[in-house]
Amino acid sequence: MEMSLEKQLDIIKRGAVEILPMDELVKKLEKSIRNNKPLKVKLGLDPSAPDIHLGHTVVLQKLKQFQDLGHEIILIIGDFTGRIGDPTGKSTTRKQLTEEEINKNAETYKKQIFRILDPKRTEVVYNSHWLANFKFEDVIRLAAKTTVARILERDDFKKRYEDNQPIGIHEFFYPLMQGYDSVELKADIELGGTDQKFNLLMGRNLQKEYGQEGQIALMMPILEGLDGIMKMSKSLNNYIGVEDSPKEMFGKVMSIKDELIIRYFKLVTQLSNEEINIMEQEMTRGKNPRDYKIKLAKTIIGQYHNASDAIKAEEEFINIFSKNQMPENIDEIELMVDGDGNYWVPKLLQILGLVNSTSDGKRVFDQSGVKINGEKITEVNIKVENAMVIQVGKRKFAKIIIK
RNA sequence: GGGGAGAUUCCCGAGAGGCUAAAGGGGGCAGACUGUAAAUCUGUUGUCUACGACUUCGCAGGUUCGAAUCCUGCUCUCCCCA
Repeated sequence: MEMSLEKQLDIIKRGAVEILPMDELVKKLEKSIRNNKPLKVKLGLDPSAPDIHLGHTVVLQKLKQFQDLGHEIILIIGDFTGRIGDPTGKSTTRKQLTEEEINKNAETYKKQIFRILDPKRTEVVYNSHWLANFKFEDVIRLAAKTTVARILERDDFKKRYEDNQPIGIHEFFYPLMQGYDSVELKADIELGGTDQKFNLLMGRNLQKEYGQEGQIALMMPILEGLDGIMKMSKSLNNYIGVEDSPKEMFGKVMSIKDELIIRYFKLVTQLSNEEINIMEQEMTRGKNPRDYKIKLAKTIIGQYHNASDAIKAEEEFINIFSKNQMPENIDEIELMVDGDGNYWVPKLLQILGLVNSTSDGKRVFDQSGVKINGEKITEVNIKVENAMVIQVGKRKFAKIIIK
């Protein structure tokens, strides 16, 4: 199981933005090989947003690699921090989660994470186990291990401070709590995105304060979302979830900007660097990026679903967007028809859930974005018929079932 | 404890008594085009029983024929001094 130092380093380094400090990682690995003792690799998870998306998988893939190298993987569910609520930015305090919600989220998390990691060899722990027992005295002792100036070095604190945005005192405790997790677990390595640098190093410092060997901080890049600018996140709605349907995944991948294709290949697939380089060269030589995007979509769907789903998704995509046909499976919506079955289209669209309001529906209609059975309509009042397919824009469909 | 500044629509940000459902940008949606739900261009972007009506500028009152704009109180945020 144990690979040579060189090989391990090769795998560990791949894709990582920064490893701090590198020489200590080498030492830890040497020791691990010598004593045949796996390293403890830690990753913290926030239980408030239980939908894992490709952005998270960048780090998870790395964790998987450690796992395959025979090291010990520990996932920390940050239920304690989640219970307190983290008011990031603005005045919108994040709602506090109940124990029940957290447990539910944690279960969802595990299910999704185990699409990547091996459940049998992954330890999952909750940080409330130790943090919930902290006395005020313990809190003070922990807080005394750092200074305000140091905390304000953290990027987002610094920005908010400079932009005159509010920062709650309790927010200062987040890095401390996360860092303490490392102390509790005696972690050897902690993974995170580059935005976690401060927190990871805080863990290292705290471990030393508590007389332990400091952990290694390994940072992976932050994946941009579908817009290509902001980081992928659920709240920005620019994400591809690992539980998205093949159809959704396909469409979403096709909507990324062409410039992002290679980066996605590198960060969220297991294709070799050689393969990726070849594609990059072919594109610069003028090959259609669309075809590589299709390959990317199929690769991703293959990872989270399977190859035949990927092919189906591709066919459907081509039918709808290239050939302008209707999809095979359209959501059927039951409609209680009163009287003669005549409807004002904006209202109908709203009832069917294709638009948010009748005003919205009117706008879409005015911009000739409504089709019935594939034909653009120009009449605002229509008579509904059973099995009629109403379409808004290119991708919203509903089949009416009259009750 | 004292003194200043501020809160505007999904977000950022103009507006300083009627011409304001509120400039501009971002985002969203639709259309055109296309090699893609890329890029580009155009339109649109409070709600409704829809050529009209109703509700929105932190919250609650008040002045006025008329308030996002003026007054009072409250809530929240930031800065400076101590």
